[in-house]
Amino acid sequence: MNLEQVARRAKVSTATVSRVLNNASVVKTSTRARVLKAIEELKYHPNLHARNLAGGKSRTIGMILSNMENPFFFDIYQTVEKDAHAAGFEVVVANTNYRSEQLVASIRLMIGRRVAGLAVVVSEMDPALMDELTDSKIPVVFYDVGAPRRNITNIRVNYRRGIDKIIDYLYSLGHRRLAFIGHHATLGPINERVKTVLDAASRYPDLDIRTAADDDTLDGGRLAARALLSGTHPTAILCVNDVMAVGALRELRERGLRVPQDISVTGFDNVKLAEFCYPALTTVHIPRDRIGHLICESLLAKSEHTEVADHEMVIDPELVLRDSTGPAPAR
Amino acid sequence: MNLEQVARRAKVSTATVSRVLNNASVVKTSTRARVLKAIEELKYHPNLHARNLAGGKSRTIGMILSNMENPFFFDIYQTVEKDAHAAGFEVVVANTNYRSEQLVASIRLMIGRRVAGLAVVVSEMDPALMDELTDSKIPVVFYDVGAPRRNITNIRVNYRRGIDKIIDYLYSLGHRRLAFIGHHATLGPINERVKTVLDAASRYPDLDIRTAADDDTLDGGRLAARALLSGTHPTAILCVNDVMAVGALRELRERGLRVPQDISVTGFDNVKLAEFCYPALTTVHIPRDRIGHLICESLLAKSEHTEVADHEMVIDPELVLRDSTGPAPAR
DNA sequence: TTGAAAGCGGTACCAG
DNA sequence: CTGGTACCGCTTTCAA
Repeated sequence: MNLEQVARRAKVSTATVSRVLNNASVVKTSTRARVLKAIEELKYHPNLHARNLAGGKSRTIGMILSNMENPFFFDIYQTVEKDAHAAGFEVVVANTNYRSEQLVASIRLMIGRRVAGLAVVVSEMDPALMDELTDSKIPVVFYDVGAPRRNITNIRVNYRRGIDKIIDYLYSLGHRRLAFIGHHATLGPINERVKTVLDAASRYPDLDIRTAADDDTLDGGRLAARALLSGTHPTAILCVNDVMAVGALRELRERGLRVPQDISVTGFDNVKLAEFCYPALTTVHIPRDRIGHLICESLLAKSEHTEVADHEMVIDPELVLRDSTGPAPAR
Repeated sequence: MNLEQVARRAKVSTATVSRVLNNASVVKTSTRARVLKAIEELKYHPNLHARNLAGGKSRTIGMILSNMENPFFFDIYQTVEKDAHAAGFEVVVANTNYRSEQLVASIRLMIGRRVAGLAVVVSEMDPALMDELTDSKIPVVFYDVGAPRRNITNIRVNYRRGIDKIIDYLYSLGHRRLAFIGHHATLGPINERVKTVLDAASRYPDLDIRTAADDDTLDGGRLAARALLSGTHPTAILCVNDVMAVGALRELRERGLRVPQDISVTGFDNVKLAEFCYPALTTVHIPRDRIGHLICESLLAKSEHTEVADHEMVIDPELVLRDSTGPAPAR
């Protein structure tokens, strides 16, 4: 089923059919009606590949995420998609699961699709890939990773500030033995995240801090907590995100450790689940909707050739106090 | 950057470049090397649209879901994608958020993309759309909705059995005043789901049951529970899925109602979160991985023209007992 | 307002 | 083993 068949049935040329499909206003009303009727009768659906090929431009923006299962990433995706739809764009996503080979494959795929713009929201990033992307001429926005370059906008959160706030707060509650739960990610900002935490903690000479890492999942959080609990346990556990914190919560519960009486726990991101788990998590709010808006705005502007400074935007996160933290237990 | 430029640089024809791209074994090693080098140097990425157009076949399968945010849908997506990748296919997803206009748009989009197969895992379904799909000649698999047709496989779960198990169990614990929390979805199996529940409950003449509905989210579950709690409250709340159950749990907690001492709660699906929330949910296990495998298997088989009976597969779910249910409180 | 025809970037068949 | 070339389905001048 193609343009030509529709054209034949409506007794017009393919050019005219194409015009009504793209509602060029030049078509005479009666002609348009005939074409529409033919399309309807033939149940014709234009081939988007052909359309893209001929048109040169793509109307779809790509998005690559480290872990869509984690609401942090998913929320960003949701708002990007909503904004994109509002602007008449489609969104196609790819999940890397923190695997850099998957990142490579996804980026190649997106370039192959000639997307109108690409949002890269991942923790793993290879400089060589950056080049590949830059050379592709595709408008790109990074979240969290990489440095600003030509044609690339960078949005990031000031993690250090967030971590500082958590640690200050915990310290003020009397906690001196801390632990940090991260997730596996050999490259990029996660290790950097660990470093950030260690660094932030080192501001207090009498603060002790250990770390553990596992998958970025509920189970991963649980396992990491388990690893941390052998021997004398910390009085507070900082988690790299809310999902892992909920996982940790379960391990503590099953060991009979009360939160926050026996041990405090903090999350990061402030996803919806942080309010619904028990106890509700003290966490740091990362405005995912704002990040999503920024991403979309930047991408759409670029794809329309509207000039936009390729600046780096940095977001300052806020502490959210709930029920998973309390005074350090007396020893 | 296109085939021709690569061909020119490698001093071969576009046909040859195409051959090495698709590793046709006929190319002489030295020639292949030259081409590969040119590709590398030019950072050439084949245009997938052109490839699809020329090749006619698509190597990507489409997937339409009602609510990717709900792990039930997401888990199915994950396993489909894994299987698809293993078979060399890409997956492109679309989220309808239970909006049937969005379903229409998504289906059109998938047809336009000429996907090699389409998995439709939604609660809302319009018969007219089914025709549109059927006419498109695209291999389709439905989960849960619609009836078997030519070219369409149907996978479904025997909800009635699952509900029966829950109600029997609750009844045996002495519960007589029940409530059911569903989610908004005017069309299709959700209302059908409500009917199923009412029907199952009617087997016990002394069983009283009320219903409430809201969005399929944590907040929705909470709101629905709130609506149910005015006046004399039920002794047990059945939820249409685990996510809404976790939402309900929160409302109960904030009202000072203990689960399961004061009130029992059940979920459905048995997503990971059901184990990690507090208290852990009694629920019904729906094997999402199996569903995902079936979907992919069926789609790939069809797209390879391997003959596969378009049968309807039905899955029998099992009850999973955890901590959110207990004996009905004495009055 | 409409039609003819030249691409868009590949694939695949036919010769050589 | 390699090159020439006719499409794939649609958009977009250019003329009429």
